[in-house]
Amino acid sequence: MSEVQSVDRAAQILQLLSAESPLSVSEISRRLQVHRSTASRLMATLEAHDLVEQEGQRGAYRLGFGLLRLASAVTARVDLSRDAQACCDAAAASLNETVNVAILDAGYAVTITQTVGQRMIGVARQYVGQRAPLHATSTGKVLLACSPAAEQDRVLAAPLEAFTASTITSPEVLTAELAAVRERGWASAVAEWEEGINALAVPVRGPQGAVVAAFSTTAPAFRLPESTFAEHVEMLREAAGQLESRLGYLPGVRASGG
Amino acid sequence: MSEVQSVDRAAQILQLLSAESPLSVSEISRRLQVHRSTASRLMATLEAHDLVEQEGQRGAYRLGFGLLRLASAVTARVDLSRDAQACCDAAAASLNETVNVAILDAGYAVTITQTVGQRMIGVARQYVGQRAPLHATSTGKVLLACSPAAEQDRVLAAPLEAFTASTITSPEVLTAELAAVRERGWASAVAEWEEGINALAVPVRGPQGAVVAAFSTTAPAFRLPESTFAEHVEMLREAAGQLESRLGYLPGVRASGG
DNA sequence: GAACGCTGTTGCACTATATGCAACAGTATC
DNA sequence: GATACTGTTGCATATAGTGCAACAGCGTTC
Repeated sequence: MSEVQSVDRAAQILQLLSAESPLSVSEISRRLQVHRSTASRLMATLEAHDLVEQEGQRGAYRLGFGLLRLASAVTARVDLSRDAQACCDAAAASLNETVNVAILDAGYAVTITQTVGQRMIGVARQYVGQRAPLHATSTGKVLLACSPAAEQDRVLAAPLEAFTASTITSPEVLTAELAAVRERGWASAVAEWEEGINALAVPVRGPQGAVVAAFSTTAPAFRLPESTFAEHVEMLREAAGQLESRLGYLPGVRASGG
Repeated sequence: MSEVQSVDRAAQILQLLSAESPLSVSEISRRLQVHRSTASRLMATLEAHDLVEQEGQRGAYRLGFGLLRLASAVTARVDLSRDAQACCDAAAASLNETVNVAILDAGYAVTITQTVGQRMIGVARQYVGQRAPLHATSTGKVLLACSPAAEQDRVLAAPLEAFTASTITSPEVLTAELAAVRERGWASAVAEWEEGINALAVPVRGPQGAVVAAFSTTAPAFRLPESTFAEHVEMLREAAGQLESRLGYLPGVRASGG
């Protein structure tokens, strides 16, 4: 149980509305299992802070623009998000699939920018802000492979959760996989985090040459079979190179892996 | 006073952290005027929902990536935000000033995308998610001038708040100003919302030719004097045209004003 | 190394707030 | 007109939220 129940409920309301919008006060009271008057007061407080807003006169509620203000403060903190978005847009146009940039944060791969491929508009999963497991995603494998040995040991020592039948759950297998990632300079996830979804990722280096992000593409397995990995990797490398040049990275200086 | 005090406090914490980051539990307790244990519990609940996160072991707190997830749901709802960001980036590069795209929402001009000009990085005011008054901003004047007469009458009937000595507060003067905006196809705000800050805006039309957004540039008055308005308007029209073509608007079809 | 100041956390008791209830007005459907 | 559902609000009550005290930890100063 959370520390402050009413704040917990308010946060749950925001999560409900991000998944499904709009929702009525009554529907929210049913899902939170509280009285309609409780839901109404929670919504009124969130609305006062612009975190939700009411469509029209009678219900229903949706998320408010105040969240954009708060989120802007988050992306402002991540230096590369501004450049990354532009490069995602360009890469999504050339790859014609969903493209993401993720950073390593508190033991997870966190997507900070995403451009949905034309074929996936309206149906693509939202990854921005999502904490993805390092062992089961292409971006996670890239970020982990290029991390200090201590970080890698920490992940390998923890239980490796299975998300699908294909998820790597053996520390030995993961160790070999990370070595292969370093060797060839890219990572793949073949239905390892989500059934039927494949992904490829390459590293993005910062001004000093350290890996600061991973650049990836995601698609249904039938559109991203292993036979096409090489060509997609080349496109990803080109896109990542665009971002790296914006970040001030000079290729050939202390390059490792690919 | 808000309806649910502890939710109100939690929302205030998020606002404090968006303005200044990171902040310690003790500092937050001082600013909210609550006990340190209260602040600690509020932070713990926000942290459980990824709305804040702790840097390192000992304080301090900053906003969390969970806000990006929520904000993504907001921008996903605003159809034109994806295209608008790319056009803002391009326009900011050519204008070399801050550029914004705003939509009309609940009687306000709400900025949905912003690219900060190179000269303003680090110091520019954050407009994204901000509700700007229609009578005192360039985007607001564009959006209001191109609104149905009923919406214009509603704004003109309400008290026109003065934000600076230059703000238009007379309904007659504002009516004439809106007619001029429609006539020439652009609006200006000369230190009307913020002292020393000038702004210019042009309309952005959707597929059916209706005005769906305003495209603006903002700069200190000395860099955007009235003598340079004409050239800046041309650049804005070009940028807005880029966005309009992405949105499917064909110039010459039912064009009104400029 | 000791003293001091500040930090964040947590168990506990108390009280102030959050809650549910009841009632109301409004809307949509049959 | 009857019915069902909606969102809001005054009020009383129960519970959660709060402050207090104590603790452990960290950084600074002497």
